[in-house]
Amino acid sequence: MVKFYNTFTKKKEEFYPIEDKIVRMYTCGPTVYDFAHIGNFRAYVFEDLLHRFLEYIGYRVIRVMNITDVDDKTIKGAKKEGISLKEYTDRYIKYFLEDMDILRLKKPDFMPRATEHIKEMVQLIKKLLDKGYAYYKGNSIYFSISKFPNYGKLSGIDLSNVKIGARVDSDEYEKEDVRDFVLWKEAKEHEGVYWETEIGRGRPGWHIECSAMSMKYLGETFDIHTGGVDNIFPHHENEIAQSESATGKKFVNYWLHCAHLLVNGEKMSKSKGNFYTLRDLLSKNYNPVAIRYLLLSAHYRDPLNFTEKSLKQAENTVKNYNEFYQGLNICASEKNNPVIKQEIEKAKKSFIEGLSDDLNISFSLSSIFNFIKNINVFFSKGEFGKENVKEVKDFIEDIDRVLCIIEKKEESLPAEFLNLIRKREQARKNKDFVEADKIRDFLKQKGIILEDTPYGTRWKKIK
RNA sequence: GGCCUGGUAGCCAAGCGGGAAGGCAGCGGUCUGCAAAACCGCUAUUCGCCGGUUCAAAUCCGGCCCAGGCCUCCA
Repeated sequence: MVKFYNTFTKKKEEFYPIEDKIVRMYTCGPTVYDFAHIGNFRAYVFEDLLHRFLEYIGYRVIRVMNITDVDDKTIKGAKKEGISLKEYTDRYIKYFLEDMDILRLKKPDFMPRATEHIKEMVQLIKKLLDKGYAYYKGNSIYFSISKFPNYGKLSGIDLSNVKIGARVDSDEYEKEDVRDFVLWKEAKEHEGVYWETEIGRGRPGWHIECSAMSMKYLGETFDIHTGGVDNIFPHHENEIAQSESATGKKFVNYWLHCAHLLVNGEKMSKSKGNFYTLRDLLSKNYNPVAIRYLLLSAHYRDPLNFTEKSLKQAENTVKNYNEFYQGLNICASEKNNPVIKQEIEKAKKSFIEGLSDDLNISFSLSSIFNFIKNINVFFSKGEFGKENVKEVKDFIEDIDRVLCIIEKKEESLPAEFLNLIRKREQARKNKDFVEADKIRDFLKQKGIILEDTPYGTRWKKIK
């Protein structure tokens, strides 16, 4: 049984999708005006874990991640460089997709761009106008929150506490209620970005794209909607209001939000200059898999404090984990140990148990590390056969469908080095340790570490 | 000011009423020709602080301190 903490009910709930064995899931994606930073990626890694885990336990996941390619920041950025909006956003979309690959993030089934769904947004806004939930002020269109009694339920916000008139755009027309939000923005000549539509000349507000695109690909009611906690209000609150007003149906069954990433204990912000992009870290030679591991290894609803020290720790963990995985091959014994299979079953059960409990990854990881410890005991005692190697490798690869932290190195050595290793083994048999150590030292200088095991000598390259 | 999280060893991090998981780092040992790897042991009489409830609290309640989030665009 899988449980998730649902922001809407503020409780951990058993998870049942609408359609048996199929999960429809929407994850708020990037606004493509710059490189994404690791804070953004924390959310995407969390969503990736959710996606992969649901598939691991047998669900078919249909996932949508939107790309916001029209808003104030993208328009401003394109204008500043004197290029078209499309040219500008295409560039950052490309970078984003590259970053996703580097962090081994699974591609959602759909990554719709807002600018390619103007028609759907217009239809939705029209519906809201027809039903009386939206109104024109000038040529802009607003959603009237007073018409939606449940407004504020997701965020638990008390509307009377929302600061009134905190920000008034000079060219924004008077809204009926300052807390109303914009669905459609009247074209501004200086922006030069607008669409001629039946509801007027303009561009969409931010919130409407997620409602229009999620419902297009997932239906009017779907299972899971995710994002960072900062999306709860007003973004997701507004999505619920406009979607449910338009359809008269429940929009989303489970809302999952991840906490923020801190950098050195502080909020990440441009003014402090304390944010990292993925590229910043890669240029410092950090292992991208370790970045993934670090973002993955803390519970998604707890704030995660990112430091380079913790990243180095993550690198060591990932390295040890992979050395375990890669080092199994050496074993060539025919003697099979039947206990290994039981260990695998035990570990797999705990692994699933942890993640089933609102993605308690720490619990799952501890079961895997305990498993590795147990396997190492059998391995170093020589109670481990060729068949066991396959079983254990298969298991590590199996859970890697969720974790994605193994590195399959198809490394080889030049024949001369392999000959040296054979020569050294012969020397050791002859008790010629001077010669043996000479060869070992030589190879070490070449970046090759030798390890003698009960099954023979194995080698690995220094990173 | 209102609402909401979190504070567990040197660092990261589970546990959320009755034995303080796991990872990283460090030290000692076993194994080894020597190493490496692995394993074993040690490193929190104690879980931000102060009270309270209870036979029993890191876990529940109250107060306080610290950090962070939302209330305005933000993963």
